[in-house]
Amino acid sequence: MVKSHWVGEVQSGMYDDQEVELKGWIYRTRGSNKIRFIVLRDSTGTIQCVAKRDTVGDEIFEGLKGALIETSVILNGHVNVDERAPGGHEIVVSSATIVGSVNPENPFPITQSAMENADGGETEFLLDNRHLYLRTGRMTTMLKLRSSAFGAIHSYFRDSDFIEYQAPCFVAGAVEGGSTLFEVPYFGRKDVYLTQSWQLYAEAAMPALEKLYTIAPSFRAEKSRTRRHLTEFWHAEMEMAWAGNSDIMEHGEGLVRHIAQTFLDERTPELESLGRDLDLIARYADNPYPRMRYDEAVETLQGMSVDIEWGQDLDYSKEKILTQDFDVPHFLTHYPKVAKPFYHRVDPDDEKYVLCHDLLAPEGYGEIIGGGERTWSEEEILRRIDEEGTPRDAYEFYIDVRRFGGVPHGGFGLGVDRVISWLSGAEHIREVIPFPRDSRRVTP
RNA sequence: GCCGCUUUAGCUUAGAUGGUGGAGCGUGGGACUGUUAAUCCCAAGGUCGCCGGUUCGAACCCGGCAAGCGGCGCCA
Repeated sequence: MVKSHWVGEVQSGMYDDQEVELKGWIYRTRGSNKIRFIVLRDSTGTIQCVAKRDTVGDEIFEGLKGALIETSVILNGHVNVDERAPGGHEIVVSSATIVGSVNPENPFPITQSAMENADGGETEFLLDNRHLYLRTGRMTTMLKLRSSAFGAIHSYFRDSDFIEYQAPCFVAGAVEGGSTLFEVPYFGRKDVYLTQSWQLYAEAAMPALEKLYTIAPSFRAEKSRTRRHLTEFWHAEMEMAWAGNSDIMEHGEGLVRHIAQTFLDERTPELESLGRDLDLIARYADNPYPRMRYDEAVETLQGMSVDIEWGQDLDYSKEKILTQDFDVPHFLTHYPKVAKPFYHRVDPDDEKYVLCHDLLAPEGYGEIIGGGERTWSEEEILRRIDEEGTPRDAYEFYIDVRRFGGVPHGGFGLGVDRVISWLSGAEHIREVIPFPRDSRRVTP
């Protein structure tokens, strides 16, 4: 049952002039009454297979003639090096078995025309048929990049002695403003939500593990309809004891550069197939990411005659103007206290600011990391909660962490899908996740 | 929460000024011994998103509804 040969291996020249057995799906098929060309696809690539009536006999030939796109087959044959075949290798078929056929009355719906004007798979039809669109080239490429990104995150943190730690998805409180929480019916209770962040629970484990990370889904009930938003997204978060804002930024930069380098190491053909400029990715992997204070960003924007006042948060329209000349991601630090929630630590050098950072990706992709130092003393967290008029009850356990040996600490959250979207050059974040969830779509 | 756009065959779409709809791909049949998104010939396939209105007559004009998409705010 297990495969003995893979298309990618054959195309690499491993089996030149040898007999192989390939298992896969028909990607394209064409031919005459005497000769049939079948382009076979498996997870490693495609290869042209030639079946001649004289060689395979009438029964097999007729079977292959009637086999439509996405029919699953086992083909046995000889590997020929042949310039006429795409990839330079070709299988001369000696025998064939059809494993799973496709009914002509219901052919595979993802046709060339279905993808014609929708390279990113953004038509209603392709979104409705996402379960079938997954096996097409562009989607397969995105899923491979995605796998490399997840692997890179794990290897970065583990190589830096972080411990993987899991938080619950059902939570009874909010990290961000309450309006973006998904309520979950929970045995009749009305105060249960899907988590928006691992952070609060990570802070509870921080005194135990000191350096910890996770990759987990986060949920935000934002009705945002943009190329950057999903309601369910994958969140890579880290929390670190005895660390300041710049220590945390170093890890944020290190992580993103490591993901970019992993893409170059593992997925060069995939990036090229997407038309991505490899020099650009190399620049993201090799160069340091500059840091800019909020004040400097505001001054820069004001210098460009953008209508912004000190104290305003930088929304996407401002980020976009600011990042249009960036050639690598930039950190923005030291936002005004009034623009950020209570858990950000106030800058002891100037109480107007908090010790936080956002990492903004270039090419118009916007924010990919948000993080900073946490308010870590009991006295200060109580003052900040009261200042914001937030009820203390919801954060009892969070405050408790500070009652027993609080230490300086902090962390960040990275939008994994956003990073993949940016590095792959996707038009929309939906392109890089198999079954995207937004405010209007939860199927398939 | 706000603003905008779209909806014609399985898919992608053409249909100025209102006169019951064309094509390409796919599918079926036929031709072809080397194709590269093969090509050529033929055929089937459409209550023009739904409801109502104007009109002798609506895919087209008007109103409502629905679904989808794009963007803003907010964020990763």
